Amino acid sequence: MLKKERQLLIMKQINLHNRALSSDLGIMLNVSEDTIRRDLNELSANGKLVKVHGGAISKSYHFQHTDTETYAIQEKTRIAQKAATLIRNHMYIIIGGGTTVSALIRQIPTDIQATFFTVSLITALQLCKHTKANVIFLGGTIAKNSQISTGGEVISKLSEIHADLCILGTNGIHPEKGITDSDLEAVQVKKAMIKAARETAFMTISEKLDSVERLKVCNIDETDYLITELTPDHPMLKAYQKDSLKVI
Amino acid sequence: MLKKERQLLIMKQINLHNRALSSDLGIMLNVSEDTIRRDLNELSANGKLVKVHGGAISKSYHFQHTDTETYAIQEKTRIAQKAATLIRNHMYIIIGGGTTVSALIRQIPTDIQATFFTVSLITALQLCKHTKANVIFLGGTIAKNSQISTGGEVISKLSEIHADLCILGTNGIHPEKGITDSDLEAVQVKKAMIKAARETAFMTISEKLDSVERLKVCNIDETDYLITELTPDHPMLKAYQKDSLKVI
DNA sequence: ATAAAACATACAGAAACATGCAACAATAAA
DNA sequence: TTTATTGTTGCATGTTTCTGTATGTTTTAT
Repeated sequence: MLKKERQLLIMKQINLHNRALSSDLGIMLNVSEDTIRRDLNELSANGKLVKVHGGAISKSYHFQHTDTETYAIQEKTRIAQKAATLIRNHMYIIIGGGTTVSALIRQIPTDIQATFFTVSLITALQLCKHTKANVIFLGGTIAKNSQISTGGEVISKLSEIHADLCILGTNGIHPEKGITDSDLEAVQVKKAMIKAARETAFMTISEKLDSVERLKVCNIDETDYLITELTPDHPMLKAYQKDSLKVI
Repeated sequence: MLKKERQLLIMKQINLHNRALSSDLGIMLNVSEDTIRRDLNELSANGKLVKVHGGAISKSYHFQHTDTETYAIQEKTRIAQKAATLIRNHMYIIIGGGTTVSALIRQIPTDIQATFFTVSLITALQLCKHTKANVIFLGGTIAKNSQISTGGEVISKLSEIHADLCILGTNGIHPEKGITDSDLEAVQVKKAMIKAARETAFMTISEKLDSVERLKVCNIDETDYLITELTPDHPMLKAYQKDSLKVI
């Protein structure tokens, strides 16, 4: 049996069943498991499959999120770096959706041992890379535009959760008008998310500061952290500097 | 024996069997392995075959399985076209995940007015394109590899649903051993999905017919439709032709 | 917390490899 | 015909690749 031939058979197995165990492949191809492991490493290095503990899975099963076209990606990455410091092992975290949250997840170490609750399909998919994390999706009716789950089901499930931290992106934020949004369903879910966590962190690019949308999510004094790409002492953030709010 | 003649015989072997060992060729053509090696290098340089350690393989064989993204895409599209005819407006449909289901969703008209229940993040995302559809995601703990939600929560939610149709892809299917899979959590969810629907349709590429995985999902007679890329009267499908099962 | 499985690494023998060289044959030029 | 040239082949050589095993570590599951 040629090595290449063996690797083609492994690929066929992966493509057919989406997954394969090293032990099974070893028996099937009549070689040692170490040889299979070497093959899998090689195929993985060539991007033909994704290696996992015990075997390999199909690459098409793996979702990769491209960040190239994200608006203000540099600012959002800066925000994400700061926000990531709030997340520590063994925490229970409620996390939202959107491009800023997406940037945040990329900054979270992939070996984090935390429990994440989310209603965002994209967020959940991204968190699949974090092998040691516990990812819980709160089901419900999927809102097509925002790709998040909504409805009474979600709200009631959230009411049963007592998380350490809730991290959300924002659409509008204003010193007096508070956090605002334009999507009714999203607002209802966000309210429930905030209520379900001990502390809440909002991330926003400075461009959104002092802007107001139609629907209110919560007041500024109901939030605990505000994270922007600016340094905390920046003049634009002065109006948000209150005792109850930590500007990062 | 002329060199040219020998190389033609080598090519014949490669085209016939997709592979050949240097040692075999040496014995067969009664020349030293070094000569064979020189021939293979020459043929490889001319792009007639792909030289590998120990021999050579056919060029077509070489590229056939490297394209992981689109494995058997034609077959799967054909299956999807047939499966899509089962889906009609106002139906309640439980739908799984995987590449075949993904192909199916692409064949479903985007203005379908049906209600879809799913546990697959990718499936839910894809269904967001169907503006008039009602997409319900059944939440739970997300299994990292398969990117579906699992756990008691999902099972219990499914038990409350009475859908018209359940559509799933398969990993293993066998006339006696039934539908089988390799992932325990996925199996539990699939069982519940089948139970929650009046009828069940399984999609599979013919390559998977008669294959068996470790864990059983259900018997063949518990399913209502079997959809492959073959015509229903194909010999490979004979063993699956039972009164209770419509082969499409 | 513990045991089992999977893992990475290093090593060794075997097989396959490239290279240079000599022998030989076929061909071309003298 | 003889000689020179070229091409092919087998063999000796040292090198590389492949694979199984042994070792200790990491990861997973219980």
